Parts: sequence; C-alpha cells; structure tokens
Amino acid sequence: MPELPEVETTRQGIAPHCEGQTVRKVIVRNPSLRWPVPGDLPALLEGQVIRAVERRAKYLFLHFDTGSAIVHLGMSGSLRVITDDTPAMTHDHVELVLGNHRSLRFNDPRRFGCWLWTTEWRHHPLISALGPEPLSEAFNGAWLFRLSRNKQAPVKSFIMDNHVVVGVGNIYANEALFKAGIHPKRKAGRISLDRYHKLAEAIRETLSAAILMGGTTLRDFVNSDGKPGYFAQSLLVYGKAGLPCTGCGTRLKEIRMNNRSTVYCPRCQR
DNA sequence: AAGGATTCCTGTTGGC
DNA sequence: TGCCAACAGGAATCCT
Repeated sequence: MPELPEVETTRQGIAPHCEGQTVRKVIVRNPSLRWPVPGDLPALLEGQVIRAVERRAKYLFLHFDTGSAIVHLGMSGSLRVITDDTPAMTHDHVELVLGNHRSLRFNDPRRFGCWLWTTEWRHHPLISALGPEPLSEAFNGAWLFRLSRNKQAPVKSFIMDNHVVVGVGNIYANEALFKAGIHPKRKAGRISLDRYHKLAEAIRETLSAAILMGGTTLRDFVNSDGKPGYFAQSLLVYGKAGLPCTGCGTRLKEIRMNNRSTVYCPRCQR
C-alpha cells in the first residue's frame, strides 16, 4: 500500500529515466481509474518532454512545458520504467512510451489511482488545500497543537487528515502514535504541546526511516525497480495485535477506528 | 460544520 | 480441498 515513503521511493526510481525524455506515445488500456483518464491525455503528452518528476504528498507530477500530469498510486498502483518491448501485463492501464526505448508503465489492480492533467498544478483542487510535508520545517509540534485546539476527533483521525499533514496513512499513524505513547482514541484537542512535539518527531522519524528502507511493502506493492522494501520488518505495532509490546510486554490490542485497523499498547499509550 | 460513514476495486486470506 | 465472504486501505464525497 503505497504511503508517502513508497511514493517517494517510486519518484526516485523513475525520475532518472524520465526526465529529459520525450513522450513518443501514450497508451491508455483502461481509463476507468478513480476518475476517468482524460480522453485527450495522449494528445496532450505526445511529443512533449518530461521536464521533471516531482512529488507532493502522495501525488506524483510529470511536468511538461504546457502543464502537468497528476498521478496517484491509490492503494495498489505502481510505476515502473522498463524496456518498451516488454509485454504488457494485466492491469497495466497507462503507458508512456519514451524516447530511450523505455516505457513508463502504470499498473494498478484495484484502480484507486488516477491520471489527471492540469495546467496549474499548485492550484488544482486536489492539491491546493494539502497540509505541510511531514519532513518539512513547516511541520512540527506547534503546528499540530495549534490546528488541534477544540478538535473532538480522535488524534489518529487528526494526523491522517491531509489538511493537517500529508503522507500519514494508516500504518504510519499506528506506528507514530505508539512511538509517541499517545492513545489513538484520545481527542486531538486534549493533547498538550509537549506531547505534540513528541508526536511530530515520531511521525518524522517513522517516515524518514521508511524512506531510507525503501517503503513498507505489504502484499502487492513493489518499488519501481521491482524489489520489495524492508520497512515492514521494523514495524512495532501494525499487524502485531496480540503480540507483546516491545516496550512493556503487554499484549498489543486491536480496535477498529473509522473502519481501519488500529493497533496500540493499552499500557504505554495514554 | 465537524466528524463519521460510505464508496470505489480486486487480490489475498481465513473459515467452514 | 474448494469455495466464498471478509478483509485490506487512500481519500474524495456523502450524510448526519
């Protein structure tokens, strides 16, 4: 499940092969993604040079002179650069044939991902209201504290809200709350500045460690080079319900919050 | 208006 | 062993 580290790993993997390359041909095999792939996407991209591959939150942008393609990997999407004679696989929904005998292939079994076009990517409705990047200076405990005042929502929902901070999906929310010793159901507005400093640091640590290790890799996610990431091995609570807490030995508890698996230590997290 | 519930989808898993 | 329901989750959107 691509979370921010996986998306950044993907960007780093494809950028060297894409930047400066001309798009020779665009093949849309299945336009039924989260939103329909624009019918004029081939006409918009063909003949143009990919100037840069950028990431913002979990969105990737292919920047061209006339605008940008917005790509989201959704739940099960992946982008790979391969030689252009490699046979298409099932769920290879979008392909950009490049000028270096390579192709950029978008594969997405569950089709929660998207390919969109924008001429003003910073002002695109999906992008403009996003919160700060978790590894940027703008994201810190003071920011979390200020935004959370009077909020009744549980802190786990709060940090997974893209208006608060981007890139914190279910797995990393569980991990960060454990590291910070905060109970996932605690009301966001009832947490001190001190504890938010700790939480911001935990989010930062969790995500940067995962980026270094190449992403979490659960089930069907593979990096752009086709190799799995190794972060899954260092998960402390996610997927470990019933196992002893690494801090105190208490059995980790699992509950459902907003229909999402939530694992925590009932003793260490308050 | 905030916050919870629903929705999209298919490969994998678990129970009988 | 085989089949099928349950589950997984990003995030927009709908609903209360």
